[in-house]
Amino acid sequence: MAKPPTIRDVARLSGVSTATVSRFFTGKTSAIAPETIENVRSAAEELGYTPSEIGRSLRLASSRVVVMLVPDATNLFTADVAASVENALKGIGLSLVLANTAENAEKQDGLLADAQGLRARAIVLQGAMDTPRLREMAERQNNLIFVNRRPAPGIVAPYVGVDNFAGGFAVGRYFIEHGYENCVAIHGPRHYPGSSRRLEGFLAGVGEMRQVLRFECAFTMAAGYQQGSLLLADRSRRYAVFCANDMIAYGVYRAAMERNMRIPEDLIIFGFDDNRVNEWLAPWLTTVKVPAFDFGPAIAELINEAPATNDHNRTVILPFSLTIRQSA
Amino acid sequence: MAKPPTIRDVARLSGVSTATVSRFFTGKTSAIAPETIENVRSAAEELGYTPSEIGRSLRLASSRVVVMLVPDATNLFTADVAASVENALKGIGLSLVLANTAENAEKQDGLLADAQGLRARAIVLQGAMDTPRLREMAERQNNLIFVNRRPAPGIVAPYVGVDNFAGGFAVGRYFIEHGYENCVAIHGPRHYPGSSRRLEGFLAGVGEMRQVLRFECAFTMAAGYQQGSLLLADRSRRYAVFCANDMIAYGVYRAAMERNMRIPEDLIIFGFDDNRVNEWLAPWLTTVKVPAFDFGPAIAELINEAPATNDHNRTVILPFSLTIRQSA
DNA sequence: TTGCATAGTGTACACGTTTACATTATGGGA
DNA sequence: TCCCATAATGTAAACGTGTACACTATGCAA
Repeated sequence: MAKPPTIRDVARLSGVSTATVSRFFTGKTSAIAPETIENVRSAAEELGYTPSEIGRSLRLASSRVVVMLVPDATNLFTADVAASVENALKGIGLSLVLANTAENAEKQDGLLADAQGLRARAIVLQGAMDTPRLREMAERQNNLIFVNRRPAPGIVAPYVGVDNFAGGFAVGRYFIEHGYENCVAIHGPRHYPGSSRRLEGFLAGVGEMRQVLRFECAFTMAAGYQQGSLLLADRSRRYAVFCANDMIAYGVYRAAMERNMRIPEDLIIFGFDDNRVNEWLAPWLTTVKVPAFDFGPAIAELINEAPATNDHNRTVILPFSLTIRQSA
Repeated sequence: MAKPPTIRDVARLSGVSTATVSRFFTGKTSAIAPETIENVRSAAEELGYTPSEIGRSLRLASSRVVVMLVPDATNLFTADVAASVENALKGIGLSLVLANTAENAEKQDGLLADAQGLRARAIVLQGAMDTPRLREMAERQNNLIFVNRRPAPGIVAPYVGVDNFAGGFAVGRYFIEHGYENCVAIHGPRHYPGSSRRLEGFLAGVGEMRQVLRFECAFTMAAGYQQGSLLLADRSRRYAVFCANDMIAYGVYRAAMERNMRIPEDLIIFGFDDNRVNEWLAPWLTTVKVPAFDFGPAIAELINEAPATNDHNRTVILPFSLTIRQSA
């Protein structure tokens, strides 16, 4: 693999200085003679020249890369958010580096270091874990953006997400209004603010009158299956289950299917996120719809306007709605 | 945001030269006095220094970024492959930039230019489209890797994927062996080699005896729904449908559900890929299982051994199997 | 003619690294 | 004592780009 041509090669071939070639590729064409423009263009094409983003980044002390850290890239909701972010960033000339923290604090910190090494334009954290390194970075620079899980109290930084409390509350109210008995919450890990807010909202929505069975659970199908199996061991009741996200709900569903239970006759399942496949594969799932594809534009705008504003605490709250399906 | 400390700042604070600091961060610690190591380490920590990957890339004329181009990031199989690749690359110190071509040749070429600008260590193309630019790049450099869709005949480059023909063939045989009548193939776009190989394999598996109804269809749920609705307008027969991938199968499923059809009594659906959610949400779907999470390691190895070998035409064929579910 | 504005282009430096090579200090063998 | 190997460190030159500044040529007004 021959090494790629540089701006100097193009300059030489087109008989101008590197400054002029640079001007051409940075769009300052109004200051170049039309004839020269054509020379440069054809020389570049002949050589197959593409400006080095590395050289450019070094010179400008800023890259065009945005790093996004997610807890679980195989979560369907996360994948859609990532696709949305990638698309929105492309619109403003940025690239997305996707990385998986696997809900592991050490990995997160390592990836934060990597992102810093890349001199990322912005670092988007979905489901951030509160670590000293994270706090330090939030203080030192202002290019952190939090998604869906609010940073710990001490950290101020832009945030994009839904009102988790209100979402949970809406489900709780729905349960009450429809007279569901035997309410169950399979909530996410309690130490994650977003997760506990959903639970708190749900409990508030249900109110004091009804008791709520609670299970704690990772945000995965396998974990949901496990908790669901535990719950459904007792088949004497018709439970109404609120799952902290749809992945958990899928797990509960499988546990129910294995027991030949019908939905909603024998069991009611609610979720959170409303993954895109629900419309096709999960007609039994009523769930809080979060507009996954609105995250990208919101994040892109936060990144774009960042230089202009000094407000490090901007917040975008996206609207949610309840998607009622035949489970209800 | 104060600009980040450089290697010079660390050198100054620890009272050594930049060379020594560099040696520390590139792991050449055996050539440094233990006391000096400690000085550098603490100075770097105090300043919060992280080596600039940009400066490093410039110096070494090679970045640690791998760009992966996918036709549709919201395809569940694609998302799992991407997660797998990201994870495997992390293991060898590389980052993944994910980008979406949306099956659009112009976008693909633009993204190829971006990848070249980033001086990507490797460019992974899932579902590549045959364009002049792609051919040119394949000739000029040898860092292209193709996934799941073989490059056009003229292009030699490493490839990772399954034997699409054999996969389709296995389904065709299964149809015959189980005596399915009214065979249907909803195949992917005919101009994609991977897609047409699946179809050819299926037709070969079914053999001459049975006629096969064919529909051409994009690899999406919506497209599958559309074709499925067309097909199921005629309810007089019990069709056995082979879909070119699972997303299409989901669409057909929805069309069937809207008509209150039962599977497998009224309709048989086969897919391709075996997305992870199938196990949880699609017990009705029998499908060719492709090991999504084996792609990452295979690709990482191809990238890693690339410098060592001159064989630009290495090929990794991953095994598939038929996952039989209650549809069959 | 001179003076001056302007269009077009070039020169040269900085950005943050890595590393070949040079340099110094130290210790051991002759 | 001198020589040399070795350990530890420093010097300096790239890598590819953008841009401030300098410079030349041209046209126009006075």
